[in-house]
Amino acid sequence: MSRTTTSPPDPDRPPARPLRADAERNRQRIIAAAQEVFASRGVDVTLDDIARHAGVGVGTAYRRFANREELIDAVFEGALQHLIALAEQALAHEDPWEGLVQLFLATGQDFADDRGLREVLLEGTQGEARSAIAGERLTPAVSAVLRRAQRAGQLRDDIEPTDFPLIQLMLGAVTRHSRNVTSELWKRYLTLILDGLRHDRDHPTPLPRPALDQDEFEQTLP
Amino acid sequence: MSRTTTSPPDPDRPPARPLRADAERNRQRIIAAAQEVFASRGVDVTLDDIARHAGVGVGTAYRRFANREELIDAVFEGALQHLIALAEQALAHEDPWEGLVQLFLATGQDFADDRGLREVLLEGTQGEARSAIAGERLTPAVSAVLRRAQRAGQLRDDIEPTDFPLIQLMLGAVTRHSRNVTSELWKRYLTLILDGLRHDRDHPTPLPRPALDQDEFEQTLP
DNA sequence: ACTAAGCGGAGATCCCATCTCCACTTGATG
DNA sequence: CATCAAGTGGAGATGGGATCTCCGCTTAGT
Repeated sequence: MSRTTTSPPDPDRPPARPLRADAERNRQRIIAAAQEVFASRGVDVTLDDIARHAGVGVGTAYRRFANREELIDAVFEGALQHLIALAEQALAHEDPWEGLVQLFLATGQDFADDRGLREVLLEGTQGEARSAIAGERLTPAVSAVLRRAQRAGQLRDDIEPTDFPLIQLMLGAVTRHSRNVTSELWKRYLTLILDGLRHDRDHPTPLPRPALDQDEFEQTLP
Repeated sequence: MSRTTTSPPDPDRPPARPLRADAERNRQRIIAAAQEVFASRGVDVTLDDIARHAGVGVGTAYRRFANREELIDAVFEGALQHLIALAEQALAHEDPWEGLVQLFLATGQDFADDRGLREVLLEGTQGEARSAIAGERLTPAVSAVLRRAQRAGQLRDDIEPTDFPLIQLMLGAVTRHSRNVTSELWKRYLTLILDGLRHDRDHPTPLPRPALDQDEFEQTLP
């Protein structure tokens, strides 16, 4: 990671004078547009699409962001910080298990709302190094939440930190597949998985949203 | 579905004389090659790739299969029948719960081994109608296995037939993401989910293969 | 009012998958 | 064995779609 919103010192290229006011305004518009387009259609959209959505010419987009990578970094830095904040909030919850559930729910919601975020942080589609770095920044906070719930005897002991992103990946697969029909279906499977994660339980926790019926299931396909 | 290996009566087109021996041999070679290529690289490969892998010219491939759809049908009919057979075997298992576990494991293995099968039957990527039809043929057998385990009080009551493919979809996401590093990781999450599916349990079932460590996790990304 | 910075977007350039075409080879048949 | 319809290979035509450039025009800044 480098090249975030505020450019780091870069010895070889000229001092980079500040942008003209309108240019800076356009830059922000492009980032905002990219955020929206990535969220709904994934990071694999053309810069032309983003430019059109931002109401600027393609040339402008290419002048500001030589490649899509820079744009992706600029867009997802905020989302990553939000995820870290969620983990810290979870740790502050008085009940360790409830905090963990909160974390799964809130993080899951972020991923459910943003296809680009899933692709970049979970699926690693073309995300390469980025997801690794994001993972490194997230792991400490997430680990703390998990370990606390384990120490409280609520979370099974054989869960490891890397299970967290993989569970989110599974939930993301449900979302990707069903978002057009029922946007909440992933919560059903999260409830199921949480019942698997508890250290012990007498009876199943009721599942939300009684599954897809056969017709709905077929609608998820195209 | 139509146009499987043995072509059904098709009133409008000429009686379709039998292929010459070498042509028929090539046809089979192409199907076999497609099976392998779909399994390892997904159905979204070019006919050129398949032809090369089969050791025939592109022209030959296009002469036999006007579009990739026909080829996909020819290739996956067998896999679908295998899945149905698995469900029937599961139903024959003496213990309903063990039968269910068998079904999840055996089906999961089929999907883990064949990326094309996942794409066509689970992800519905370009699979459109095909997955719906496959679903219709699979649902009865799967439902029977689920209901039997529910009647035995072993499977929680709020599970529905459509949960089955969605759970497989989740496991498929794990496989897709981790196959290069650990091909068995999906079983870990299946165990976890099965612990969520049990009607009641005192303690967690030990999870196989102690998760990815951080290094391995990072390797799953590219 | 002047000028450097920025803009738009048509179109040049690339890349890649699909599919055709025809000179050549081969299996079937008498 | 001779004949020829059936089949073959694979170079290249076609089309589509993404990336990125270029330059005449507009605008912010002083």
